[in-house]
Amino acid sequence: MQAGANVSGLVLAVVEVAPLHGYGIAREIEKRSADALSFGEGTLYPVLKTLEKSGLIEGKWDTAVERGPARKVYEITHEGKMELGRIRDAWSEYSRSVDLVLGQKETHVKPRTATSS
Amino acid sequence: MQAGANVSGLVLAVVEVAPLHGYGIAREIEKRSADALSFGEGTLYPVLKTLEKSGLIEGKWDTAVERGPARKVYEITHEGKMELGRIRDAWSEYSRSVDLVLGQKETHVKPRTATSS
DNA sequence: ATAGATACATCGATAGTCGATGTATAATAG
DNA sequence: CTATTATACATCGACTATCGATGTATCTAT
Repeated sequence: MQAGANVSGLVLAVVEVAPLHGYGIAREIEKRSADALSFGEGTLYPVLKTLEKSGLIEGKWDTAVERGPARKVYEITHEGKMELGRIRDAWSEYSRSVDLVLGQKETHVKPRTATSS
Repeated sequence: MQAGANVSGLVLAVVEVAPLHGYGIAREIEKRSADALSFGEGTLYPVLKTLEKSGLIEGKWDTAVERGPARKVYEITHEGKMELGRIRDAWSEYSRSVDLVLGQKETHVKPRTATSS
């Protein structure tokens, strides 16, 4: 079956734009998805380790941080960009296929009643 | 995070159209998705059991079958239809959200020019 | 006979995610 | 001065979904 984008893809997509630290990556994903996508730190940090071990991102401790706890900033590698491309393609096909089977009729627009607002 | 459609949703969507037996459901999903979605029988049959135990589908042995091995035909229940609706909605939002995060190649917010419209 | 499609089912392994817990720093509230 | 909240890292056990292999059985075609 091999599902969709998973957390790895989302992380790669975020760090593709600019290097960022773990906590910030999680916040950015929530922000971009209007809080529809979020996950705990028990998911995030293991994923970051795996991605780094696979050579898709590179992390280094931010020495310039003055306020608050230390940050580890992750940068996407060339390999990571290639992989992100594959993930985007796979997601695209998967998403389209699920729509086909699920019969994703256009999400019926809720008729707006004249109440309130 | 709670991902997208999963096998349960696909199965429900197929039996929503017409009652069908397990093996046929698997073939139908492959057909509808042009072979992009498929899964082994080690996934299929446990899912059918779970769906039945949850009251979302109802299975009975096909007595009218004359050729080949016995078939167990599954029909969607009222509960199943309701659940399928929720699954479609959830998939719709999930899919849209992943697109937002993943497809973020250009993040540039368009500066609003004073001349628009 | 043998292979392949149909059709059911179970079992152990694995991978992805969740929830809880722990450490530490800094700012703000009481 | 203490408690709480936000930031920021990390690990651990548990659970669930899915995969791959295996098994039984029927029927058709070679």
